[in-house]
Amino acid sequence: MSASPIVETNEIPHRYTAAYANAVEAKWQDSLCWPDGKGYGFRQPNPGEAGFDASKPKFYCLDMFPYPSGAGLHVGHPEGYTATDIICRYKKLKGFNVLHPMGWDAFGLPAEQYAIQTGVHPEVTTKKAIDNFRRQLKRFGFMYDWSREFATIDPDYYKWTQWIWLQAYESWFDPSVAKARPIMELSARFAHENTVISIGDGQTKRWSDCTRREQQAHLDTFRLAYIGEQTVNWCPKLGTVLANEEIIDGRSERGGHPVKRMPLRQWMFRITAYADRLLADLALVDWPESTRTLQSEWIGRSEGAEIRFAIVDPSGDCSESLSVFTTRPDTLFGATYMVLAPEHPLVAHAIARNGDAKLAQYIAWARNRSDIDRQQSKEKTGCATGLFVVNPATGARIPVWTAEYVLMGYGTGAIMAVPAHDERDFDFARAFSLPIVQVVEIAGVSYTGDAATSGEGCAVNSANAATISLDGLATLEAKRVVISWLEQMGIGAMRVNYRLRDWLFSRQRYWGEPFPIVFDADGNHYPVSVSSLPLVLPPLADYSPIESDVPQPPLAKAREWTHTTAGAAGVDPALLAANTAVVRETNTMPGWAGSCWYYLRYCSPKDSQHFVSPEAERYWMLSNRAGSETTGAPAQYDPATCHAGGVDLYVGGSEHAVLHLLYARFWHKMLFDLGQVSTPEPMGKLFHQGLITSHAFQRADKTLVPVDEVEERGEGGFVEAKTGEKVVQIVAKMSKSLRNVVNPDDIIAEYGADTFRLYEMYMGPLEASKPWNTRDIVGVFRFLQRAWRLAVDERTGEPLCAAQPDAKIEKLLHRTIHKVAEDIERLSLNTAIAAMIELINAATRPTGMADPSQGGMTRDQLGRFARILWPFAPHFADELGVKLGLHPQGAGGFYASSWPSHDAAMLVDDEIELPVQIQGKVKARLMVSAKADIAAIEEIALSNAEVVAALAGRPVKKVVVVAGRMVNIVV
RNA sequence: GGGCCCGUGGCGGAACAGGCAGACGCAGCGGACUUAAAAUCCGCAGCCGCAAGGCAUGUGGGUUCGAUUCCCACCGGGCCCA
Repeated sequence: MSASPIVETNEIPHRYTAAYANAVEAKWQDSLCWPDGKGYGFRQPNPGEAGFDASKPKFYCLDMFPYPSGAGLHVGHPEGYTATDIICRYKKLKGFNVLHPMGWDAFGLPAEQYAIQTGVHPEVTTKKAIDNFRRQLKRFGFMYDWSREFATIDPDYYKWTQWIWLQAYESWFDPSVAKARPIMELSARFAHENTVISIGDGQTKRWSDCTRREQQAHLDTFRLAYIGEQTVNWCPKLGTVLANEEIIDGRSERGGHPVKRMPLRQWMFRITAYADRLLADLALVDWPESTRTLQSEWIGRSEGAEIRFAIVDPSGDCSESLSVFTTRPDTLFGATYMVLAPEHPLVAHAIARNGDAKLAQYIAWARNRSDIDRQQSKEKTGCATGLFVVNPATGARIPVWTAEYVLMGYGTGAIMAVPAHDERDFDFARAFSLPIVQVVEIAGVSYTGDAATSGEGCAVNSANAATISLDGLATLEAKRVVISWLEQMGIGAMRVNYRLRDWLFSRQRYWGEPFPIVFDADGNHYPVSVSSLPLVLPPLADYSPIESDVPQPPLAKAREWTHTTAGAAGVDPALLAANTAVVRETNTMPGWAGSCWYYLRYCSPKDSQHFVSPEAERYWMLSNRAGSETTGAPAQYDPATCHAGGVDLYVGGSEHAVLHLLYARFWHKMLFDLGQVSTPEPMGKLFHQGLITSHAFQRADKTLVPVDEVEERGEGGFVEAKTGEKVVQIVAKMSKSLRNVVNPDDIIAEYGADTFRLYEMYMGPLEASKPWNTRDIVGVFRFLQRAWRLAVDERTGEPLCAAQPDAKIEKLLHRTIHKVAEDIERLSLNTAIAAMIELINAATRPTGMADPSQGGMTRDQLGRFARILWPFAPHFADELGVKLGLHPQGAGGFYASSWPSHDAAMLVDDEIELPVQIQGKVKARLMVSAKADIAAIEEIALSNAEVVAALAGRPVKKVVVVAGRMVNIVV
């Protein structure tokens, strides 16, 4: 009889169709709702809680915090999430306690913009977006511990964001031990030693003689979170500061309104204090090399010298020397002029002194140009200041210029220009006819005077009669000599400079964490005490920015909130009397704040006493260096045995390679210094998933055509439907305008979540950027259908198991188990899936087979297959488990199961096929015993008839035998 | 301009430590089953060639018995810095 009589689809009720998959998935997902109906998913207990198994090793796996946009998930989100879900399920089967949480980075601009337009509180729109994201994520069947979910906008969470900020506010960086310490210790020391401190304008005072405000101002120069002045791009019309990228030609990108560059007092983080540690500790983490390089370039450590140039004829109140930082102090003899940033205070002095209208005009123009424009500008602009300094090496009187290409933010905001050996200085010198003197001879590069020569070489023209000669010295040695000479002369010293600037932490926005700080009438600031946290964001009637020349954040509108008393605000009465009138800080924290420490909160999200419970933090964050394979957390961090970083695997896009990851590392190091966390680094291992792109079409003139305006003609040719013009298929980012955005909900409806998961993982390597191709999905869907048909009778739903294991299938199963495990460990999920497809293809029963119980796999074999498939397609595997009678419906499926073992003996063959090459080209294949030694293989190969024929009597010069691999005969 | 990464069939990709290039999937072709189709199953399939054979991992060199893999130069694409 035939196994497949002709039947209508509805007569095959147990075929794995999209509808069947969706029904199965819904059933398993519903079964994971908690009895109280308030939650969903698997719970991973903490140490000390019921159900916690201390004998197991731990694995903390984290996805980057999503920002829940109103548009919902796109296909890029589940790529990383599916990968981590697979690893976590695998680790779970391997016997780990697995922490895999999810939550929401929910403060931010889009909700605020929407609120401005509609007046709807951002909390309302944000929560709606969160609900939608959560619904979509659940539909993928991700094994998150939803009991740990939180959002950055939850007052219970941002209470601790505010608390951490206060920790930084109350701390300083002690360079003698290179770590943060409480600022109380510093003020106690000043009081005890009655230190002489600078109170500005060159005046000094003893600590005890200082006013409270003077003392505080001095302490502020040490705080890790401090109030400082920084030039910002203020757009009065939009009522907000703008990032450099948001400004085009001095006007806002949005609306084209004028933008003023102005100094603004705002909260900063002294991240530069940690520059060295942030750089050095990159060596301790298992991160992509490219990301570590990016961070180290961002920090931008450079060694050089600070040199002070005496100002000729200094006028009254301006300082007597001009300091510069240079990485090439060896070229001092070639410094023929100086250049100041337009914002440099000396420039203002020069204007005040000389009343130079041209200079004033130049400054006014330059300071409104963005740093990016100023650097990119091809045409050199500048203006002489009328000041002169003395080059201490040559004794020459050299002019001081100002030019936009020098930035106030780098070094001292002033440079010594060495036009012979710096391209920009050279162009500038040419443009303004300034002298150019060669001082370095570079081997193999002749100096002609027509262009700058840069690089290391040998010093020339670098001697003065009296005190110093560098002539003939190699650059490195010349630097050393000149620095020691500078030190001797008291006009300079070796210095390390960083590109990294302090972190501007204030935003003139509404939808962010309020700063727990108030100001008295004199402008002194006072912290809100911890017991009064969280400082809750007040609702506003109108969220629009305040149009003003003086920056005023939207929170300034909440007058009854901002104007309060010290007591009502919760300021410690010991600091300020309770009835004192105070004004709250109206800036809010930037979007980065909440994502700087969320990985810590997941360890104990409900703790009301601590930002993270110490025991939970130690358990999940601290591990021995080999990984987390050892059970139980070490008692404390020991650099000799412990891993520097906490989270065992952190997966997210490389767009966060610098800022988010640098900021989080900085906060973590502060908390580590203050004894609040037990590891020096937050993320031990980092992985960036690639971008999922899409297709678009390109006309001959390189313009793009949306996907739905193109038709396929003939074999692989595409034409634009409207015009018939030939277009080519290219890879492009998904975008609304190209109409190539894929919505995961649609794909799931058509194939089910398990197929979606498999497809995204099967597309290619996780780290690669790869194009979505809906047409290819059917491949993995067919794989699941074939596996289902192999194990389940499609008409009856009964299991279809072979009575006896087939030896070849058993061997292949062992190999597949081994390969899938190995591939998951190295995040090669596409090849793991390919291996499972091969297994199922090998075991598939031809339709025509008379007895359906023949061939295929036994119940035991199918059970093992189901368990290795479970991480990838959990609903399918769990349902298969029910069919096979391995577990009842709804009891968590394979969650509490284990990874199947494999027999190492099954991985090797007795006899192997060996290719024989002659001159590197395969001419024959032999079957030889796997144990055959090299001499035996050589003999077999040379006596093989095919080989002899191919040699055609030519004498053999050499035979290369690689045991188990190949033979190469050289003639 | 500098730095880093990537170029493999019609397409996505595999080859993990220098050793059989193209696993697995899509698309394609042939066959079985079917009145027919779909579905399924069995095959074929880098290119040129009837074949023997030759050519093939962006291009050109180099190292090596042997190179997709290592080195150099160039071309093309991407990311970052300037």
